[in-house]
Amino acid sequence: MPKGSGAGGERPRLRTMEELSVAIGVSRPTLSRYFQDPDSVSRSSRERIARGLERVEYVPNFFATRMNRKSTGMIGVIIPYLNDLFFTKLQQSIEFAAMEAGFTVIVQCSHTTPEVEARAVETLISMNVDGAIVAPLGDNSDIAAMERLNRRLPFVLVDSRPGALSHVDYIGTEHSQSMGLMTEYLARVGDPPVFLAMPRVNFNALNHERAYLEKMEELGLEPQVVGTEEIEPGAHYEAHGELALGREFAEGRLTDRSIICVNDRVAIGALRAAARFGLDPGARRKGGLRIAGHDDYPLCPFLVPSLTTVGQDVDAIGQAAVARLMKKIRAENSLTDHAVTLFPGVLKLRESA
Amino acid sequence: MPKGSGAGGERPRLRTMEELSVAIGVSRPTLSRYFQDPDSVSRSSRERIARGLERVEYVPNFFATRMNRKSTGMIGVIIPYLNDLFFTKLQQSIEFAAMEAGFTVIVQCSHTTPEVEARAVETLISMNVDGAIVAPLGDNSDIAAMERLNRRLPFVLVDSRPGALSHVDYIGTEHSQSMGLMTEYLARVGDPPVFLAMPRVNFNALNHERAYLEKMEELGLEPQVVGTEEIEPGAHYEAHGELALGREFAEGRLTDRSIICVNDRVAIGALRAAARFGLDPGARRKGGLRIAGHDDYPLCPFLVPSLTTVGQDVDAIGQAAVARLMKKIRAENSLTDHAVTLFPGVLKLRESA
DNA sequence: GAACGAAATTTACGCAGGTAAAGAGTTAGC
DNA sequence: GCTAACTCTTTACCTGCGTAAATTTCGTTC
Repeated sequence: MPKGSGAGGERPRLRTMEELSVAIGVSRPTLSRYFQDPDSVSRSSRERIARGLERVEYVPNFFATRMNRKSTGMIGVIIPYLNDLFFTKLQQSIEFAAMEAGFTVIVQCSHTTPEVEARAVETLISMNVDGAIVAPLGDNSDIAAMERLNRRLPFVLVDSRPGALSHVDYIGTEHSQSMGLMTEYLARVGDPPVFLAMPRVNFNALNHERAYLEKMEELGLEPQVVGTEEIEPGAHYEAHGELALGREFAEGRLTDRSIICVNDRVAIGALRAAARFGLDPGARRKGGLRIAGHDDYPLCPFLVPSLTTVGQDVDAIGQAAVARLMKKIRAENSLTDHAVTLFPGVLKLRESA
Repeated sequence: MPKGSGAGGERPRLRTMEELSVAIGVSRPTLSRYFQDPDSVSRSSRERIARGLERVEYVPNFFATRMNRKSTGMIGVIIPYLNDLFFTKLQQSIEFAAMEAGFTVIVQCSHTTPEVEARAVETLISMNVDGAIVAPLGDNSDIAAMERLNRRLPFVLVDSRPGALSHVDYIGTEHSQSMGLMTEYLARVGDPPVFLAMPRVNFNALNHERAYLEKMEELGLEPQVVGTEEIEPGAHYEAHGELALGREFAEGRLTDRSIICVNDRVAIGALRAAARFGLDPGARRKGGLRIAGHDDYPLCPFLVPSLTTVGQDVDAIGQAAVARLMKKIRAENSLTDHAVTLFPGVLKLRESA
């Protein structure tokens, strides 16, 4: 028997609003209105209900309340995977923004597989969510499922946008700008940077690579890309970074170059590879090995050396996505403009480059 | 207009099973049975329905289907925060296990605040989930809410268990064993280890500290705990580790000791502090600074130096939690035994200690 | 004190489907 | 060829609550 749990612990449990109405002595519809907005009933009823609720244990049935209502007060979110602090941070800012707007968030994870993603879409549709925010699996996403989502309810893409969905609202980072920023910075201070890529499973990987190539051309420099081939199937991003760069180092290449990694997780692996070879990224700003990432993964400041990177404004993205979705929800279908909001990346200069 | 989305993109959309039944020419109840289990209708009906579904767009209403059914096929999960790969990994293994068992998972995050957690509990109850798995806020959790959950439906705690809920099923790591293991290892190879704690907001922090103290006493060694006071309000665990240990180093203390951190995130900060003071944890196994953590955070192998830690079997915990929950769900209330499953931690020896 | 309104409450029906019991169709046995 | 025994389908009612329309209540005014 736990102590201190006595207060109201054994109140009679009522299953339906009907039971509650006889217990309190107010009609069921009045209760219904009370639960939707306590101020919609008279003060006397309100107080009477409130007192009654203290004596019993009752919670309205979530499904029944949502059934016959125009709005379910829920928005759906789909993220591609869980083992990445970038997406969990995005999820968090979406949840806070939605909570503030009075919405319940239903999160589904597609676990990097299009089939699970498509199933998640069906689940959200069948739940009658008022709108959906999806961080897709890049070009791996089930485009037909996304199209269905887009036809059926307010829908916003975040983080990346498959080429086939260019007509859908999108909130994200201006990758060409952000990657260009880093490319330019590294080029300005040292040798032309080398791009450490990863197998094209990641959704913004190609965008980042493209942005790098463009900027290099603009600067009149010779681009160099390494690490595109898969080294170990199913390896974490970090492992890929370590293996790919380690392979270069092992053959004596790139040990004094500027490495611009496709993202921070790969960069973490790159730092590890450098350490394994006794290299100290960023020790010499000019002429020595430098390593930079992209995303501003929350751990970057704590790495050794701390990682120079480009920060994405995840909070802004999450808030803007929710704001846009709310606007679409309120506007029903009268909103015909097609919004793309891109936030610029900002350089986070730290020790590694 | 996107290309390649034509296949069935414009099929007539039916909102209700009633409409579908007239469109296909089968009675609604037959459809109902089909959607719950296609094998529960005759082969002819099954094929006829399947063919019909290809011609139209219809997805059953999630709420309506769950309303009048004994089981909703959903389990609820509550995790304390999102910005931690340990919990997301736990969530992932729970989701996979539940998916395999044919259940839909509803995840709610309590964002470290008891009020949000209590609200999440209400949401899960009102959704009639078949059971719930909760990683609580330690002793900060709303005990009354947890008690209510425990009375109303199959319920399993994971990761940590508030003292007041000792009568609830619990799946976790055997913290006294795992922390003892590390304490013993460090003590065996060098000076008596020092415990780097954190403000008591974290749920297993106290368990770990207690386990350390017990083991030290058992070994006949003098315990030493640092870092219990809050240095910077709201700081990340990593920041706390860096600040707390950095403060010691700045005054010339602990620079050649074995530091056992309350968890890996704090250890990451500790590694950073060491680097800032030009120290190289683990370089000398005997006599020099060593730093160890707890949890086997996914990034540990990639840190510089890689972090020696104690691994929790997160997958096993997630799977066991789901398995136990399934058993309770199937057993209704006939299950009276009270289960506690603890998985041992395993030493992960790496470079830092 | 009766009539009038505005506000609050109740009545009555609907939502989208689940499910037990009744009905229809099919096969097997004689 | 007919009935018994099943299987499958349909009928009919139910789930828990939202909500528009109808009714009641209560305070005000004349």
